Amino acid sequence: MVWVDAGLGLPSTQQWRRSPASAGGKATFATMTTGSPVATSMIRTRFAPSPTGYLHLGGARTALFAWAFARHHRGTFILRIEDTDRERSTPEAVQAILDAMVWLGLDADEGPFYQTQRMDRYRAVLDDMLARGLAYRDYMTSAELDALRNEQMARGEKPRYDGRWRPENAAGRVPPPGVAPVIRFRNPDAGSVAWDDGVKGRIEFANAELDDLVIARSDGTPTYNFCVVVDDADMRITHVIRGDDHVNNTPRQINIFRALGLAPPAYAHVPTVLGEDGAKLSKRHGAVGVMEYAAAGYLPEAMINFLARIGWAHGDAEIFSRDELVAWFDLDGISPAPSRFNADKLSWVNQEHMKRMAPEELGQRLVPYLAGAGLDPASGPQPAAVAALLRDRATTLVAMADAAAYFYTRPTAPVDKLREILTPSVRKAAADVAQRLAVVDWTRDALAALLKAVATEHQLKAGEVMMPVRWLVTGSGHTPAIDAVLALLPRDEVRARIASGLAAA
RNA sequence: GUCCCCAUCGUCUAGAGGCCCAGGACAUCACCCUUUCACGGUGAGUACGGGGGUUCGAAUCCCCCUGGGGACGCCA
Repeated sequence: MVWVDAGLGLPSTQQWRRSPASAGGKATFATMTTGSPVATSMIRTRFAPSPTGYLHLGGARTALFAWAFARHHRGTFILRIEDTDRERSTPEAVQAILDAMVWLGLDADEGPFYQTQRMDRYRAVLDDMLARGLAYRDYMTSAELDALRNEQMARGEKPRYDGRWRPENAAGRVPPPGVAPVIRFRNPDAGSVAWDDGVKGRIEFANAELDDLVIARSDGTPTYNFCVVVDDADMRITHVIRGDDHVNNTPRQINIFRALGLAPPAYAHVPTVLGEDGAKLSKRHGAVGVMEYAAAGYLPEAMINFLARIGWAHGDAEIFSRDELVAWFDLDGISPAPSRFNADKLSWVNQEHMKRMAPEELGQRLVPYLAGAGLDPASGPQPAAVAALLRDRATTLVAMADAAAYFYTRPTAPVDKLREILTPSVRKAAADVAQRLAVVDWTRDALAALLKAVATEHQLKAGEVMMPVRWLVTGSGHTPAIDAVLALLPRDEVRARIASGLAAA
């Protein structure tokens, strides 16, 4: 909560970190991540989503990387909600993002902070910049601006503001009446801005490519690129880890930092997550919201593992825990190239995590999904025992709950199927099984022995007895070993199912 | 159009000049195990986009081309 107070309390520019004169304000990962334990303990990262919808896979992965980096270096992870676009920001979206962060276990040490609660702070910095000549008012209308852009595009140039209202160009010109001005940052004209990106290496932009960007709209509200700088400075962010769609914003932000006399943080731009077809991830790719995967029965630890694994590698490690990720994570393991989402691999990772989890734990995770499938977990065997049996053949908890139905509710006998397999001799064997089930030891081994003995006595193959029993008891042809299934069901229930199945067919 | 970024099997990747006629994983196929379905085991096919350099030697370094992606808003 420290920074809510600090932000609202309007710390002066003088309280900000000063740019080390000799370093030219440049911060590199080399200098910031390889220092002493003291240096690493000061690492501060942030995740700064704009609440215009649910948290999607790409955003989640970015958040994961920023979080893992902070945790690995024993630093601080901050959550900041960038809601300056009041048109598109909603409280529901904020909640959806928070829910997803909680589900994934990406706990923030500070925040969430809301930009809309820091407006006074931004305004103060804006005034300061105006007063110091770092920014100026621009009275160009949007119509004029559009016309300028079209002209430039037609000429094959990059559309950019021409600086006509810079003080030196507008000398003597009177502001047209009725036009509410925007405030533009006065970008340097010459030279270039460069930084050593934590993922992509050195990136350099010529200042000539950059125009004077709008930092406050005509209604006075500050814009994204400006708020980010003020926030990152106020929150003492040392490492900005964000999506690479922000690469183009970085030189502008660095220029604002420098104009303010501040040292910019180190930047690391993580590549986009693409859909399975290689196109930008969007709704038409199906589930792109993190919480949709929670609903579909994926484990958060599997989601973390999978998300980390696309675009990041630690040798050949495929399956790892959250703790291992934290221990191993660093920026140099991030691939600079965009990568595709892969549902098959996610499923595999999920199953691997289910197989490695303690059955008791897995059972507990399964309970809500049983309920979701309309089953009463109290009406059957311990979920842990069911989970232990089913995890080799279910890829999600939803699939597992579906497959567990016959443990918690009596299946309807598939009469056609039963008639097909219940030949006279098989029928006799099944009846024999039902009868001898009344006295057998109710253990998996004893049950298996009984089934085999009956098969032998009736001169049938083991499968010719087990398969019919499987259909009779579970209503399915695909289940775990039938002796193991029977062992989990009550003796009377099993006998009743066999009896009613035989009667129905 | 302009600027920025990227480029190893179908996919995710290992690889930071010789250990690589390229390793792992998912997916695919085959075989084994087997009480069905799975799981597991074994094996197979499949990649350094193209062209120039540098070097005794390049997947690794440089350049060009091509192909992808991103950005160019009073959105974030």
